[in-house]
Amino acid sequence: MYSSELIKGTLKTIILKLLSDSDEMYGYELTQRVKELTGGKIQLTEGALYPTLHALEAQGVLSTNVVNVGNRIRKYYSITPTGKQLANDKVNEYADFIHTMTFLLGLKPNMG
Amino acid sequence: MYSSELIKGTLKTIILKLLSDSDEMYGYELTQRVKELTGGKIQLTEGALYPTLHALEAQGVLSTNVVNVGNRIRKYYSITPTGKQLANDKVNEYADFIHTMTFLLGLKPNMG
DNA sequence: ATATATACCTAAGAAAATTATGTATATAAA
DNA sequence: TTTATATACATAATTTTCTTAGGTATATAT
Repeated sequence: MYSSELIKGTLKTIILKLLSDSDEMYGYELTQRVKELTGGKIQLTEGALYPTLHALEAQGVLSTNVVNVGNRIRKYYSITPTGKQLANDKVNEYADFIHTMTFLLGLKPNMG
Repeated sequence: MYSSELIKGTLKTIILKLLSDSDEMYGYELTQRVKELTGGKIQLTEGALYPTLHALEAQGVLSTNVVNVGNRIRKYYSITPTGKQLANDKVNEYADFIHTMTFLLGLKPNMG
């Protein structure tokens, strides 16, 4: 796990990117997918995730589809056309930012 | 300029890295150096910078040296041995984080 | 029975930033 | 000469974003 301050500001970008590459995903699924893809290094907390999903929906970049699975509720989120554009912009901006930080911190362009 | 949320959580790392590579720097100098190195893409705001410098000093990772330049005050910061270690840790953690985010967002390992 | 996993949610508080404001000197431009 | 910009420090109110903690409920494994 990274120190919490590092992850700040990346939540929306992560959500939008994953939903951009998938037909639809529900909240809990997003937490599991991120955990899996990052080997547990990034773990989305529910207290941050759900309010952000609600905000993105209110903003019109996500739409929802509530489904009953057995007796449990599951709320699927899918990205809207506006959202897809925003996802692209955010990912591109982040790529640029990474490039800038890599230079500023004197890191090798492709270490890892 | 990047959207403000992106830069969040990187301030301490940037300060520690620059002071790690320099004998001493003062606050205003840090803002100018970062602006210069990033082509204006990252601009440290004084409201964020000064409180953070004070906190890092209180934490023992920075030490200060106040100098009179003409009739103006200038407060030089230099990094302590503890600070040098912290700078290293933070930069390494950020390098790892960049690697993880690059994969998560599906970016090329070295685009730019 | 109990713990863990799934699955949603909100609210109080903390952390970290922005924005605004204040003080003061030096210098360049109008 | 007065006005704007640059230098140089600082704090305070507010906003944003996240953590921590709590709540509800079902399913499954121990």
